Amino acid sequence: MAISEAEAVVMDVLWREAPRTAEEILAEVGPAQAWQEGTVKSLLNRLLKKKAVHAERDGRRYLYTPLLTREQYVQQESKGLLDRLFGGRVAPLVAHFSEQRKLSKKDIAELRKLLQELDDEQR
Amino acid sequence: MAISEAEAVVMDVLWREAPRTAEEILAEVGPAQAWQEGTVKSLLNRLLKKKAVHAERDGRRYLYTPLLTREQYVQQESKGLLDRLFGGRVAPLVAHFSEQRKLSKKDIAELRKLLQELDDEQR
DNA sequence: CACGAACAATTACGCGTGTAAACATCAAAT
DNA sequence: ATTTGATGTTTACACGCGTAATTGTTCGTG
Repeated sequence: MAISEAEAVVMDVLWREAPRTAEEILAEVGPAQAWQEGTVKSLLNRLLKKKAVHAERDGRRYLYTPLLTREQYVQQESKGLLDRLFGGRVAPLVAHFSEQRKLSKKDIAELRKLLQELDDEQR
Repeated sequence: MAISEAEAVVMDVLWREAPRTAEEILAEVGPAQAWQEGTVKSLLNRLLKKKAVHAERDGRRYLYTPLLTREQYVQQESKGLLDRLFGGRVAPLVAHFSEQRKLSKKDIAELRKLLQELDDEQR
């Protein structure tokens, strides 16, 4: 089962640093999300059920560690979008952003560099 | 309100050709999705409610036309992903696929061409 | 040892979604 | 005019999600 958007917010905290307690997660996410303690606990429990995090008892509380890596998550999400909208091919996606003028100077420079590296690797 | 994945399947049919009747939509989508007539009707009604399609009476049935364009939809979806996962920047996204070896030769060629065109446009 | 504070687990609830059955309508055929 | 077939509309229902209140558990302290 896929992890939801709210759950991803929690994962994000754990990806930045782990292990963490529920309280620490709330502290980091609270301001932006205005969540209650209970909300974070629920999300953590759902993530546990989905095997996306691991919980280790530490005295009276738990320390949570991600099992699903950010790479894996990003992979799933972006592959999904790519397949659904761009026939699984990357170039049309970039072309789309290009048409929308969403490529910054920096993007362009980095893309150029990336292609250069692929080129170097090649020979 | 955003349009859901099942709804997007229906939109896809209409984006390929419109206007269409519910029956035609089912015929095109049925094999792949194994949906019943009622399912398609429900989806069409929800799309109507969301103002994503328009229905025009034609005798005893309706002809459905998309109001939301594919461009708009792709725009929303991909911007969402980009913002959530790559800080809104395109280059990191491409880098991601590159690391995953998901760039085909064709992708690379097309990206190169794209950058070339951006370059030409510049001067 | 009993109690309260700190945590976690369970339960709840409204909403959107996927899927469809049930119901309504209306034109065509008998 | 009545029935029937084609269509659309309404209602349904289980499930995941966002959000949280409620309940359970356990440790430290009086």
